Amino acid sequence: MEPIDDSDTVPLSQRAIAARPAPYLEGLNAAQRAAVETLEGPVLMLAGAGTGKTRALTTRIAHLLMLNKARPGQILAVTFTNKAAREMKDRITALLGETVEGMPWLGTFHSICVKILRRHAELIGNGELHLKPAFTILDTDDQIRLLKQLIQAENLDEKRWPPRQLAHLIDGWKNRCLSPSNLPRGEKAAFDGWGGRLYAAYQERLLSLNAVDFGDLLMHCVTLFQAHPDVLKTWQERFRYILVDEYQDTNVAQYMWLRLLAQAHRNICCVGDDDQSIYGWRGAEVGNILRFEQDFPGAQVVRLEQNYRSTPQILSAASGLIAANSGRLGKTLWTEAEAGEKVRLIGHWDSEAEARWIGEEIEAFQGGHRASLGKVSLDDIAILVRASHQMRAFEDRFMTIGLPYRVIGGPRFYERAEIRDAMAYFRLVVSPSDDLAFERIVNTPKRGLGDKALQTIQAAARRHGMPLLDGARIAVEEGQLTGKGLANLRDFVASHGRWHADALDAGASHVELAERILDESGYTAMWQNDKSPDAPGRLDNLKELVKALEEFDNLQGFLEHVALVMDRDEGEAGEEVSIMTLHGAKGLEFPVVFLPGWEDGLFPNQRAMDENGTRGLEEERRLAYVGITRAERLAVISFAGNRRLYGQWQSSMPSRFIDELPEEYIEVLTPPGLYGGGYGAAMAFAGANAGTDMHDRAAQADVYNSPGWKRMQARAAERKAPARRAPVTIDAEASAQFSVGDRVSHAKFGEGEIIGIAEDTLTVQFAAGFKTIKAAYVIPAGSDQDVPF
DNA sequence: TGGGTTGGACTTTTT
DNA sequence: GTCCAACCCA
Repeated sequence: MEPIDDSDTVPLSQRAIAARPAPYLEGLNAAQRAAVETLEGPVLMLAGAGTGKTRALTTRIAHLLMLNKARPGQILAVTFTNKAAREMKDRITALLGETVEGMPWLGTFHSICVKILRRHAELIGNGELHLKPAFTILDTDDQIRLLKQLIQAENLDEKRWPPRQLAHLIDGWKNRCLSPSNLPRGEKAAFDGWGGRLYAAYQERLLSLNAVDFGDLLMHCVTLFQAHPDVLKTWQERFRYILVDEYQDTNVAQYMWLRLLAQAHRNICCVGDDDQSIYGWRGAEVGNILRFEQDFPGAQVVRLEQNYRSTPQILSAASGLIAANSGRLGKTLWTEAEAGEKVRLIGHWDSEAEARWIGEEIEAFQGGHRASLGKVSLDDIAILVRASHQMRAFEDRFMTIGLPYRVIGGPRFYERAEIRDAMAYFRLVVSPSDDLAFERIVNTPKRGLGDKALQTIQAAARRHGMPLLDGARIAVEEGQLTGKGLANLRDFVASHGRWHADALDAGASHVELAERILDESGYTAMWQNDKSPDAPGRLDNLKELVKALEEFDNLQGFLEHVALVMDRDEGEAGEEVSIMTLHGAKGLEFPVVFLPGWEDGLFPNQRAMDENGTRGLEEERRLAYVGITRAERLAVISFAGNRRLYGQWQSSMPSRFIDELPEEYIEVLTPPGLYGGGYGAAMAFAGANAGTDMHDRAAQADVYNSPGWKRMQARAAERKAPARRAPVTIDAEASAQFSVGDRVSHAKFGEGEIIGIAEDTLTVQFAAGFKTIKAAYVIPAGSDQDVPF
């Protein structure tokens, strides 16, 4: 792998600029330079992991501004996450100094769509109803509650028609810009024939609530552009230059949106890496990046291939793995870094041993016992898991040994119940017609207003064609409620009136108002009286919420911010190991990365493969690629022979991805606690790696005395016959691992053939006649497992 | 109405 | 094994 010769790849026209490089261009490599300086026309920046993509992107924006190609307001730069948007802003500021005004159109797809939609809200609707500029943005929770109501309204059984599933379906449609009216006939019939109808009802309902969900933000924006060419034209003309981050993650709606906006000036620069597309399950279309050159004729493709993050060993291992995928654009990552450590591979008896071992390794790093890497701080270490349930084992273990850790991901700040409750209070105060907010908090804290009371309120509201809050007032006035409920609701309505008046008073402090709302409503008291261990944390969150309010002029502005932008505060609290999912790790890097749980079924994930076949498997492989390429200096892959899943112990095979790692970049470690160790264990792993017969090798080396390993070997031998099988349970009740016709061994009866299976009981034809025995007392014939008695 | 109990689900989750 | 939601009884 030779470094690229600069002079050959920089076009002549740009060498003139190169002669007197602006300071912000210094230090860019040739490819990055090309990506920054190719300003006109469509550009696809294929940026491999760790190749300085963000730097190229931000420098490109700085360059546009420095050359006066566009004013900040004429550049559209879209990202997927608020974090990415923030980082870009910060870096542009750093490049240009304080002199340049902010970039109003640098943000997430969603936040930019909101800005556009607010200006044209009235144009979104169905003739009778249309959106108003102050529309609210519903999150997933609200969405599901709404769908549930609609399903109930059709008298459908929620068991058979789960709201979550419908939400998923609708999201999928919106991701493809399919509104109820242009939904293909076949799709309408989804959800047992009710899909199209419920979707239409849902959109109607959203409109009447003056609300949109996340998917609508994109879809409405595209519809707006398509239906109103004049509106589209003004936006097309405004955005002279368009930049898109993580293009491989765009869905159809985002793609359409970009194409529409880019039509006028055609200056669109998309940055992405097809090998890091891991959000297919959320509607992302790798096809968008693969098709870029066809979609935008005359596109120039710039490949960023010099990696500044990882060692050659890590890069080679990752490259070897991803090579197994088909239909890639193809990149060859290279680096000038020193060879470094091979990627380590280790197997463990079970998930607890795996967690224990990783804990010990981390302590060894801390104690400086891994000298080859120099000093490694806990902040430098990450554990990346496939599924969040894997985190438990590490949390338990690290808690026990007192190793500081932080879990990244998990519920976001604004998804927490207490935050959503508080927000619902604020929402109702700002917009008294927000029925969803009303429903959420009318009985939180408990006011003795249950289903019955709510129905009364709803009936009153419907009778007068008014929002629920007014319905509540009427129900109180007309005395339709009794006892405690009546008194409490009267209080609630009265309090709301005061809060609402205060919210309209520009002179009053909205922070104080927020505090008063939470106090007077009894919401704070509810948590103060709560004895559960997480109550204090929730009160802290509420404090944090109120504190965050200080940065805004009013409640209204704050509400928008929280709906779209507010991240969880990942506060720095000393040195901690990071635990997160592989998805959560995208875009991050750590000197040392542990990748546990590389077992078939878990990773690659069985469901991903079942539901999406090869496509699913390839996405899993890309996830593995993302995982390995997060490591700067050391990656440690591990797997466990047994893992507890849903309370059941399951045994599993090492991941097929392990077989795909190129051997020369892998160092196989011997797990502690395996007798003999050394050569034998290494041979067994090497055998797994090369796909050779582990059984014979292990027998030769005579090191496998541990029952778990024997079971694993037995499975390995078995896999030669029916390809691979899903992990099977090893407990007594697990007759699932046998099928009729299998040969099995029994301690007393010898070898026989299974002629029947009922639950955990097998009927086996032995030489001595047929017997009915528990599955736990036999093993597959020919395996060297110990025969149980 | 509310709280306790039971039944079913359970991969990932940028907005 | 654990979490949430629906259901049932006081």
